[in-house]
Amino acid sequence: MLEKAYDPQVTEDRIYQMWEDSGAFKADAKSTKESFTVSMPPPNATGQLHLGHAVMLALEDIFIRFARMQGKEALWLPGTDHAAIATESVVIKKIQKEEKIRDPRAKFGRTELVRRIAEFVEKSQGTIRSQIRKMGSSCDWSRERYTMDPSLNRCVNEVFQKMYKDGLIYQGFRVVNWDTALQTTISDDEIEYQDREGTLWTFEYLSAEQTGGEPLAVATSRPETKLGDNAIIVHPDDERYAHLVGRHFEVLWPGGVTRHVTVVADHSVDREFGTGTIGCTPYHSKIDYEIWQRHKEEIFADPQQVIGEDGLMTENAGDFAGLSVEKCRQKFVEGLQKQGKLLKEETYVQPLSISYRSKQPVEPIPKLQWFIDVNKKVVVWKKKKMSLKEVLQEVVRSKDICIIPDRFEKTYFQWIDNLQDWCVSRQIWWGHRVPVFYCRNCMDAQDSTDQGSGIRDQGVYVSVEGLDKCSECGSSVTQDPDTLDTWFSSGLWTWSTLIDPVLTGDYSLDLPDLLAQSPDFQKFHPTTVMETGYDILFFWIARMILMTTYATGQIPFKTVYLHGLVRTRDGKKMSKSDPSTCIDPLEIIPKYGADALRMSMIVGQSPGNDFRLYEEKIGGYRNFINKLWNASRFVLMTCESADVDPHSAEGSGIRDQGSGKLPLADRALLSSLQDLIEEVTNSLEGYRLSEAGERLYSFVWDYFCDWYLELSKGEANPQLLVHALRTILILLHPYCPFVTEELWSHFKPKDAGMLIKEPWPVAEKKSKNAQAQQDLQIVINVISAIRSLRADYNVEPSALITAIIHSKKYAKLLESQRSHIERLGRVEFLSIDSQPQQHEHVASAFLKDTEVHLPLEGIIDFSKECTRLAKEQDDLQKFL
RNA sequence: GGGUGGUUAGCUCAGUUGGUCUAGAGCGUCUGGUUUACACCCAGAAGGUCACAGGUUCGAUUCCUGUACCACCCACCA
Repeated sequence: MLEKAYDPQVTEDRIYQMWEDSGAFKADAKSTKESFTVSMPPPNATGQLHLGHAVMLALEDIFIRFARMQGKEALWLPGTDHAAIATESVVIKKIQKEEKIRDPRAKFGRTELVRRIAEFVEKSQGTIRSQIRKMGSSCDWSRERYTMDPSLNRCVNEVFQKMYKDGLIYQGFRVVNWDTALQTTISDDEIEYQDREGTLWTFEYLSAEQTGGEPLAVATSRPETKLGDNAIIVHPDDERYAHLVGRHFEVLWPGGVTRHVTVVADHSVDREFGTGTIGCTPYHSKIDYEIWQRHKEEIFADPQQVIGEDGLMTENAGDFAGLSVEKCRQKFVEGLQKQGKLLKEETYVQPLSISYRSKQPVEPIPKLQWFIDVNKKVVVWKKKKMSLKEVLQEVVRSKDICIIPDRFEKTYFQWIDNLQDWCVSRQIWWGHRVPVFYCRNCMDAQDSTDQGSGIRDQGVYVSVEGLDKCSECGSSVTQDPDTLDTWFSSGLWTWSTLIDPVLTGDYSLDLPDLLAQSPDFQKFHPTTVMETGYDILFFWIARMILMTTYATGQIPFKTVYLHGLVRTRDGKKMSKSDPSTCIDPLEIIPKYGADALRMSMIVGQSPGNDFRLYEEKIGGYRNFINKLWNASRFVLMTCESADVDPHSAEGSGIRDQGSGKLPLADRALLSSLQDLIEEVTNSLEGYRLSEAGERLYSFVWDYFCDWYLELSKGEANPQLLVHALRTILILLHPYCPFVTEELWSHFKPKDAGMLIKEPWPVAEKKSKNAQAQQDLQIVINVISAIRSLRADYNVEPSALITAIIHSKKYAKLLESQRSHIERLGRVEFLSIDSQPQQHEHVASAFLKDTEVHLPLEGIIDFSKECTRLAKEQDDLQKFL
């Protein structure tokens, strides 16, 4: 016999082990069944399971279990991510702290540091793997991948090479986002904006003497960058400055630096803001860089880099060289003041670019980097040549890819509209290294010094398998020191994980060969649904679409399901830096069970919307799991007392008995089960997980337990009970796999296997009986009315009473259900007739087509009732 | 500045093609309760002019327009 309460702790790990050992998670590429594939968004290899993962795992496990039970060849491919910058900085910090080494990069060198990071990842990878299992995730561990696997590296190199050949990847000297803390570039999407209170300084840029009239003033929040100016920009229609446009000036800055600037007219200037002029600093502002590019011909002087990679002022900053940006700013302003040029100093709120990774301000600096061109029309898609940008738009616009909820399509398009070339190179060591090799010898031999268009320069080789010697001159080559943005390899995730690792060692094969000869890729790609938080729509979803359509000619997935972010009880974001705001799934699971946690994150939530999670909510679903447990216990006890073996109970026998023979409640139950199957299936197929979960919850608790089981007491049909329970367990299994699998072992038919492999039920028309359902509802309403009246008139709960029911329409029906009404309403004398009659001293309830009366004489003590009412009146008066 | 979402019981939220919504759930509250599983339970109850103002309609929480407040995304360091 089952324990009185369900204990997930003694069950879950055992069940998971059983599943895993049985091979139930394993997908078969040779199968002829329709495939259903989910690529698990790979958690950070060194990470800890948090609620974001938990939501993802719960949702995807529901998709995959449902598909598996529906008879599809279901593959859920798990994996971990090398999380380039994040991991490298964690390990560096660890070494700094534990080994007291200030600069581990300098101390160990590249090879050794990378080895140490790999070692650290290796060690900690096991943690996240076991934590994923804790959630009940039925993923195919035999196909686990890691974004730094050699086979994935092969894919990365192949794609890089293909893009290089197509001219989609190029090296360019540009103003990039430099993270001074992490000492690397970051992409535009890795920037966050924060409003900070700053100062806007207005100063005299050109004197009255220089302009020959009014002095020209410029406003800036970054005076120190003015040392790198080579122009002043004004609006073409601005009459104040029209006479200066095209003229060159010499400016002497504090710090003893002299610069030549040209006054240039450009429409990007807002005449209303500040003085209507901009000091143009091409090397420390992307906007200014663009302006410079537009007016290169007119501008006399070259721009100057005055801030270095270390965040300190460069030699070009004259006396300020070596100072920090902040210090220089202060000195510079003081200098202006001394020169008598400072006109105004006001505070204002300015947006500040912050690195998503280090949370430090981003410094725009000029650098030679690798970029992916998103506008070049060389991608063949649906027989047309398009740019990457256009393909990104096309696949969603044409509904090849659907996003749930669909409003995110708009967000997606908006992002694409603003998309610029993607900077993919990073100055860190942990990651996929740029597969480009340089031969100094050949490069030096070449006289071109044009940095901007150096993509096909001599001595530059892109190699998939690596290169030692230059193919031209035979001298040794050096590999590009940079690594690729972590999203470059993540962008390949849906298919690089399906490439046969045995093939990737064979360099005689090209990318199309690899794709064509990998059975997993052929069977399981494109994947069916990609599920992730909406916060990485741009970072990852869009990148996967970009990289995959280009590299494989296929979309990466058909549907994108975006879940909301988990928030605290107060609606705040849970942040790692403040553990008190976090709910730790690893603490919750032992306490409430993974099943309860899963349901609490799915039911009552809608995709794309944030939701708040707190312990009581999880507790509520723990209670539900326990309710299901106890209902099963009851069914088991019923079987026992009727001497029926639950394993040999025959479901189909019940259904074939013919609906006429079964009692009303049984007919209604059978019929309701068909509705349930239909509705749950429909909801799940439409990815409406909350709806299906809620339906199941309410069916089990409010209908099956509260009414059917109560009605069945005393005249239970064990066969039918077992049949109903089996159906419930099957339908609930995707939501709460552990408890249902455990209970299934007590109820499964003799020849059945584990629940995880049980076929999904199909609703049977012949079991449907709308009349029975309606009739049962009438009976339920009558019983509820009696109970309600009893409570209203404070009838002793244990007292047996008299009840009178008048109903022309339902008299016959109610008569046939007399025993149920009597038992559940605690009625001793029940009179049912079809004619309404007048009664005195009765409590009455009027239902549609039915009246329920309880004679009060004798059941309630009127004197006691008077005292009670008097007291109540008293209380109310006091309250008033 | 551009865009998106939210505003429904004390709290957290469902409500998918406008009429079984005289508006639902969970938690909380109140009144009772050892009834052949379950107190992680059972029975009963209270509690909402579905943000506000217009419009379309026979009829709107549901569609349209506007307003307010709260989130979020994107752009912008003059």
